[in-house]
Amino acid sequence: MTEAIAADALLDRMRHKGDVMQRDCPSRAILQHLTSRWGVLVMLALLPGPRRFSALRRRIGGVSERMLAQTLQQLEGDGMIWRRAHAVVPPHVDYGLTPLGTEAAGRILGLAGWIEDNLSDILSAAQQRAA
Amino acid sequence: MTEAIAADALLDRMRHKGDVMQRDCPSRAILQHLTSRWGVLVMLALLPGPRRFSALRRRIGGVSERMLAQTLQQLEGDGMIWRRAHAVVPPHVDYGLTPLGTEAAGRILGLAGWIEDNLSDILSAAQQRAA
DNA sequence: CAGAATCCTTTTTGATACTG
DNA sequence: CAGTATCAAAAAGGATTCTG
Repeated sequence: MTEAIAADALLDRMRHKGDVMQRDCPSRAILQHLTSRWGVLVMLALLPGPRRFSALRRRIGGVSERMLAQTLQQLEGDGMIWRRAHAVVPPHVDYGLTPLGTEAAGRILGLAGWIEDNLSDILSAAQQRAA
Repeated sequence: MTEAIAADALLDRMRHKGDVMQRDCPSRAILQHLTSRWGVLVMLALLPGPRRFSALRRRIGGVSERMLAQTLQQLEGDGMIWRRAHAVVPPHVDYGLTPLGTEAAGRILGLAGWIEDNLSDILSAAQQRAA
């Protein structure tokens, strides 16, 4: 485990502060938005670069227009993504990660990527248990 | 950004596979459990070491018994945590991270820790936008 | 095209009470 | 203590329609 040192440091800090564990800590709300069902996928989808609304919708399997719009607004409100609307007809709007959002997306990718990399291990561990 | 290289590698792989983006990919389900409202907090709460049910309940502000039990079962089903029940009265049950769960929790801590570390930046960015 | 608005269905969640 | 059962409330999600 290469990130053991970093984890320990963070862990130590959390042991003393433990903000997220408090029900009304603002960090929990941010975490919540970022880890929401579609929030995670939106962040990942934007990592390669800015995308248009419809491109995001195609890329993220299963999102409805409603949920995508809602999620984008929420993340924009948190300062994780920006939105740029071109005043043309038909409308053209694209979204991208802010510097802050890029950092967050990196961490999300850290988790999502790990899952994908270890999917077979995870699934077999889960299956063993089911037996 | 120190993890730029790792992120690029993962990103590249995702660009070609992009499993999570597919609505029926099993990795999305795992991700979903891990990033669920209480799942994240349970994983973080177990990172320092095994804990009893009631200890977890106290530590995680706002969970109901029901949600905690449900979340624990789900994560246990995914092979992320183990459960050990001592046959005594009154009952004594504790939970801990499996090796797999420990790795996952590390990634989650990566995100949660980043949020806590940058909370003031995040909140001010969000506020600016609201103005 | 990018959404806002509306309506309706499905999940999730929280209290509360009950049990081994 | 560590849950399960039940019920009611709330939130999330989906489908459809409409507009600049």
